[in-house]
Amino acid sequence: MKIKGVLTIGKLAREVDVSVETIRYYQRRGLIAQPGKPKMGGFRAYGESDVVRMRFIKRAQQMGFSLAEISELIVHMEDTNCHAAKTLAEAKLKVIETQLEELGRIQETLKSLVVSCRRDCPHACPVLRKLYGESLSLSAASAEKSS
Amino acid sequence: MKIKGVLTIGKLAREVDVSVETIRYYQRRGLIAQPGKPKMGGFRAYGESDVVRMRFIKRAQQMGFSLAEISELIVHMEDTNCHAAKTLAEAKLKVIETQLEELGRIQETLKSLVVSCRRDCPHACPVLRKLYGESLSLSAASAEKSS
DNA sequence: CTTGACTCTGTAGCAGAGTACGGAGTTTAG
DNA sequence: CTAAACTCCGTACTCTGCTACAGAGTCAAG
Repeated sequence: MKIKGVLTIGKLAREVDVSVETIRYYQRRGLIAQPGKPKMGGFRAYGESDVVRMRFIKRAQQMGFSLAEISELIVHMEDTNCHAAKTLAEAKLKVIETQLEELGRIQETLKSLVVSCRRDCPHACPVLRKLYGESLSLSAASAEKSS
Repeated sequence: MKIKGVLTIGKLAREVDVSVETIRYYQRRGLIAQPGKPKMGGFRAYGESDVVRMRFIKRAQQMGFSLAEISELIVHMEDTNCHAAKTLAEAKLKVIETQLEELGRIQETLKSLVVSCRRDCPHACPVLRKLYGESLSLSAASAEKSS
């Protein structure tokens, strides 16, 4: 049990593998609470719940949620009904799926670019030529614009 | 025959579907040249090559290249050997492939989150619970950190 | 010839997610 | 006890890719 119930901000940072500045930044954004300053000197004390909250934020970020969206999630954390959270997750899933499709197309195009340059191309690299000229799966229809 | 050999910046912008400001921004970044100001009054004149260059930039952006990388590509455009361009394209392809993998994993996780919330969940939404707690495909092994 | 649309130029701002820094005060290891 | 390491706090800066604006000049239609 590494976490002894009381952490300084630096230890919390190390525990969850972010910088101290990032934690303060999240505090400024209201994503995590700033512990009260102990009346009798010393540093602000963080605990288990802060670790959990930070991990929640990191996990949600990995899922593609922005900090603004994570705020939303946090707001709805106490809801007796989880409609809001589900809606957010569904929306995010759709975004991710769209991105997957786009990236897949880009991947195909890039692959074709790279293989078109198998050997040393003495002049005018096909990679650049293909990015430069028309065609290339993307815009196969904008070729002839003669003046 | 839209392109008549001479365009103003506004017409170029419309032709390639970006804003005038974007073109100027690219000029500032050195991605496209700024035509000389005609000695005898008038506006700077753009031509076919600017249209081509702008389309190149847009296409490269769609492929996931940043403006900095596109500068690189442009620098190597005159190379007699296209090693540099190919290397850039390969690197980008790798990045895209990594992103595809990551997004795929995220998609799976999000899907499982969403379906876990099929019905109205009276208290404590499973979506949030799962983002909150450990496990969940991502970090199934970070639970027990005994000191 | 006037009016409205456009261009030119420089500078400033936005969004998102931090990062950096300066000058305190505090804590802790040696 | 002292020096290093850390915290606190506010403000300012970074990066990327634009976008906005002000105050000129210029051009084209009616």
